[in-house]
Amino acid sequence: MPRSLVRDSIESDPLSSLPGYALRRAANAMMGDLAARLVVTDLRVSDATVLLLIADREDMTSSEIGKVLDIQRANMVPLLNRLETSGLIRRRPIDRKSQAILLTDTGSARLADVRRIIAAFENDLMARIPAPHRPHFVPALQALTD
Amino acid sequence: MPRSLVRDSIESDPLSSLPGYALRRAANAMMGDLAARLVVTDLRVSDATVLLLIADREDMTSSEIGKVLDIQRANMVPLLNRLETSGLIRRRPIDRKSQAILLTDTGSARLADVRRIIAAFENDLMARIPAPHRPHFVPALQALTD
DNA sequence: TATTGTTATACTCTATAACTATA
DNA sequence: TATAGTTATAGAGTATAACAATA
Repeated sequence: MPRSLVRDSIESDPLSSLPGYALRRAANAMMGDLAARLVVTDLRVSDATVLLLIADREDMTSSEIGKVLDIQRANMVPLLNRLETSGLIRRRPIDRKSQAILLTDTGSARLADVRRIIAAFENDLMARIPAPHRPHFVPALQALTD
Repeated sequence: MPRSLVRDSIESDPLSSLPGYALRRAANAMMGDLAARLVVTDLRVSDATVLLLIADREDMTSSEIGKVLDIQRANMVPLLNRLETSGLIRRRPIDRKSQAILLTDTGSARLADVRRIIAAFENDLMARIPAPHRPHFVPALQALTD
């Protein structure tokens, strides 16, 4: 790499070599991309994530979904209400306190679209990473999340 | 890796092997960590980033800072007002339209604290990544940001 | 004409505290 | 006592449109 290119990249963004900063920038860029791709499904990234999580399950409560996805109980309420209003999920009582969150048929159909979009997104994402770095990417990220 | 561990990790978070999801989770966790470390400086992550960027420069305008950091012009206004009110930056007219954003002495002193905290943060972050993955981390992220 | 700085506004995401009802 | 679901609310971050003044 020519010295001038190093200088240019340093001058255009002197923080880009900081791991935390690079991580934030990459995540923002990729989530912006994903959100744009999901517009056609009328779903937000968190919505799509919930649908993916409850697929093929009939036993997850709102609290459990929140624990897995790092979304607080209180913030699950508007999210699930939105999905229920859209007819994508329904609630089935487990006891008089808890409810299972289930996909409706409409939800399953929408999930099929989501799966296609996510697959293309994940594929494009990995394709942007130079091959030698690729196998290290997800393991490194997982190590940061615990 | 024993099959039971694979099953456990899949059951506890079946999405963790998706690169985009892993990226989002890692970035959220790390930025939460950094924000907590910066509490003692009374700065937000974006505030600290701006201070780092304008250090040793006397020529950056609000618009230019925003372009580098991916913060829109309109959103720079409250950010810089906050830093100015705290006495960390000041504005020097370049012409009758543009102003350079400069660190004050107070800002330089605060930046020294920020640098120490960021250095420890970046160090701890990289330390959490297993050594074989470590050199691939920042290059992979940079490839995603363009 | 394009750009700088700004105002106003709205939406999303996230965080906390508190309440009710039930396990 | 602890947990599930909820309400209300506030703080951040982000996005758009529009405006005046100046390059």
